This record gives sequence, structure tokens and C-alpha cells, in this order.
Amino acid sequence: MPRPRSLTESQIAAAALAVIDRDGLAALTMRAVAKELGMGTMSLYRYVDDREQLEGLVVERVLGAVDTTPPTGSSWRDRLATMVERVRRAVAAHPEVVPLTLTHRQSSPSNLRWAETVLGILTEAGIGGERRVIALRGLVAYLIGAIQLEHLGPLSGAGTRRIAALPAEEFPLMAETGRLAARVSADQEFRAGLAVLLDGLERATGGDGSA
Amino acid sequence: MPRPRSLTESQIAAAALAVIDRDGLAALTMRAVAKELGMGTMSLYRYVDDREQLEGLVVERVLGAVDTTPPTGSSWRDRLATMVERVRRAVAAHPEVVPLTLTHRQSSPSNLRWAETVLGILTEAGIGGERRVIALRGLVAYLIGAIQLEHLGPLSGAGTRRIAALPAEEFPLMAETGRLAARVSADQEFRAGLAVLLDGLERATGGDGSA
DNA sequence: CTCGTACGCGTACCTTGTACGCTGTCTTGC
DNA sequence: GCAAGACAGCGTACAAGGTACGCGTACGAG
Repeated sequence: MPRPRSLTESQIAAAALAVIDRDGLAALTMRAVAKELGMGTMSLYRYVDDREQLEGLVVERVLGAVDTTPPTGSSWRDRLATMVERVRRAVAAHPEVVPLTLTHRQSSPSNLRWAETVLGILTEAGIGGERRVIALRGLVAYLIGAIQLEHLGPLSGAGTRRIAALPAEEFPLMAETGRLAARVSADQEFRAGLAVLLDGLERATGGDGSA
Repeated sequence: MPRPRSLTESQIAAAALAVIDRDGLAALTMRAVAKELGMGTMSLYRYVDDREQLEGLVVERVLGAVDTTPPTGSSWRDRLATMVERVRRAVAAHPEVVPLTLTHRQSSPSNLRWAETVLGILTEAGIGGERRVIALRGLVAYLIGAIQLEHLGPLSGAGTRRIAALPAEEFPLMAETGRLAARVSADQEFRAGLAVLLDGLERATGGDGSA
């Protein structure tokens, strides 16, 4: 008996994401999203409780693009790397959303599915119990930290040049590091850092990373 | 000949931090800080260009509390761990500031000094060139990621219980992990995750972590 | 004592989130 | 078909917060 809704959550998320991708995160306002949808500002509130929830929809849309099916073949190392890379790629497609993912990641169903798959791989690698808790947490910490460094950080892009230009008397190593960092792509850095972490996990298993 | 200023940057940062610690990050407004300082709202603008800069002062005050002198003795592993722990402790003293550190860390002088010291330790550990870039970046990524997980994340505190309560049919491993995680303190988790990363660094050096 | 600087601040405006209540429409029950 | 009710869509309005503007005056230099 009620009148039917004309919008789906997906359309709302898409509109909000369009605003962000086009005009930046600062442009994400209730008014802007409503306009994007071709409706009055307050109409948006028929579909969303508040701005908080809107942001959640955006994050879920971005994270929902992550393939959470277990990767096949190869070593558990490579499979873990694949899972981590998938998130990085999905987020990289919408860099402006990064700050939102920090606050809303926790409530994302996609995130849960992702973690479940990762835990499965860790289990197959022979990592269980509390060590598996540590491993998951370490991977997630590295992942979100690295994503932020990449998109908000000083060591990438313009920041690297500023670091390379530091006074060599006070910051000799930093200056040198800044120069070297300019020669390493973000991709390489990310993968190499992840490799270090996986090395650590592998060492603890006593295994060689295969299987 | 001009009239003297009555406030120092330090006093302003202290006032802002006091507001945050007492009433939370959301209470950080220009008006609130001005009132904390016993002055009119607009007077604050004599000392700070805008809110952005105010936040920078707060972050610098928090990060400035980190001891950046090289730790003495022990292995390079332990020295690195000490450096990382120092930041964690400093931030943990003002948890509400965490979101601000993400955006403003880059411009902090304390942060530069800290990185310089860490690079020194890495150098002594025999890690140089591009591998040192990777190592620093990996440590920083883990550090800021872990801090966020600890203070904004789902795997700690209340979030852990929610995860433990997930439907076991769909998320068997997550549910189990949530239960296990409840038995691991945040300190243990942080240190153990860091240890994994350091294991990875150590393996790459071929050394045993001493010296 | 005079003068210029710039401090301290009152006022006001703009942006943004959102409560409230009206109007018209669409679906269902007859 | 048709009446009725629930709810979509929205205009208005308010509160909070950042900050531009311009005034009066305290203060140090000469």
C-alpha cells in the first residue's frame, strides 16, 4: 500500500561516489548528492538516516568491488599477496575515499568476507590460534597504513622531493632516502614491504612458503 | 614598537589539546579553543591562519613528546622496536588525536627527526639503499595502521565481541578469531605483529638481529 | 607625551547538517 | 473503477561552525 521508492541504495552510493570522484571529498555534501540524484536535499533523507550512513554506503561500494573469492594455485604467500593487492587496487580506483574507509571499514560486510578468506589462507599455511590473529591483524595494519602513506603521505610524489631537499647536515639519511625513494614506484614499494611482512610470517612457520 | 603577543604557539596547542582530551575531537572548534584560552573567538586568528594550522599544532605537540634520540645497547631489532613503541605510546596518551595525525603527520618536524633516527638504526643493521627505503616505509605503514586499528578498529574492544558473535556458518574463521582475539591484549598484538615484520627484515639481512 | 602598530574582539555572513510539516501520488481494499 | 491511507518528495528554517571585516585601544619607541 505504500508508495514505491524510486531509488536503490546502490544508486545513492553511485551518486555520492560520482560527486567525490569528480569534485573531491570536500564536495561530498547532502545537497550535492541530492542534486546529483536530481532531487531536493531533504528527499535524500528518505533513504539515509544521516551523512554518516551515506559515507558508509560509499565505502561499501568501493570495498564491495573487491573480489573475495580465494585465489587459486600458487603458494600461500602469493595468495595472501593477491588478497592484499585486491584491496589496494579497489581503493586506488577512488583515492579520495581513503579517509572514509578508515572510519567505515569496520561495518563493511565486504570487509568481513575478505577477512574470512584471508584467514582461510593463513590456516592452510599452517598458521593457527593466536598466531593467526596476529598475522591477520599485521596484514591489515600494513595494508591500511600503506594505503594511507600512498595517498596522504609524505614519502610519495611531491613529498618525496621535499624530503630529498632536506638539509643534509641535520637529516643526512632522510635526504638520501628521499632521493632513492624517487626511483622506486609506489607499486614496487608496496609489494616489497608486503614481501618483508610475508617473509616474517614464513619464517615463523618454518616453512618455505609453498603449498 | 608593536604591541607584544600574549600567547605562544605552545600555549595554543596545549589549550586545543586540553579541549580534545576533555570533550573529544568533535569539540575541537575555534570558539572552544578561544574560550579555553580566555579570549574572544576571533582573537585566535591572530595566532593561527585557520583551523588546519591549529590541528597541525596539536599534532606537533603530541608527536613532539616522542623521544627521538637513538636508543642505546641491545640489538637493532630491539632498538627499532623501541622507536616504534615510543610513537605508539605518545599517540596512545591522546587517542582522540589519532584522526588528526593522519593528515598532519607529514608536516611534523618531530616526525622527520624520528625517521632520521630509524634510518640510522637500519643502516647499522646493514640495510641500505632501496631496501632501506622499503624498510622505513614498511615500519611506518605498520605503525600507523596498527595505531588506527587499535583506536578506530573493529578487532579491538567492543568490535572483537561483535566479530566473535558472527554467524559461524558464514564466517567460521572470523568467529573463532574474534574469540581468540579477546584473549590477546592490544600490547601483545602490537608487539607480536611488529615482531613478524622485524623477522622479515632480519631474514633479508641474513643476520640474526644482533649488533 | 605622542604616535603607529597590531592586538583583541564584536558583528555578520556563508556553508552544511538536519528537524518539521505540508502536498501530492501511488498502491491496495473494496 | 474508486476512495483511502501511507509515504515519497520537498520547501522552509534553524543551529553550529569557519572565518572576513573593521573598530577601538593598549603598548612600546622616540
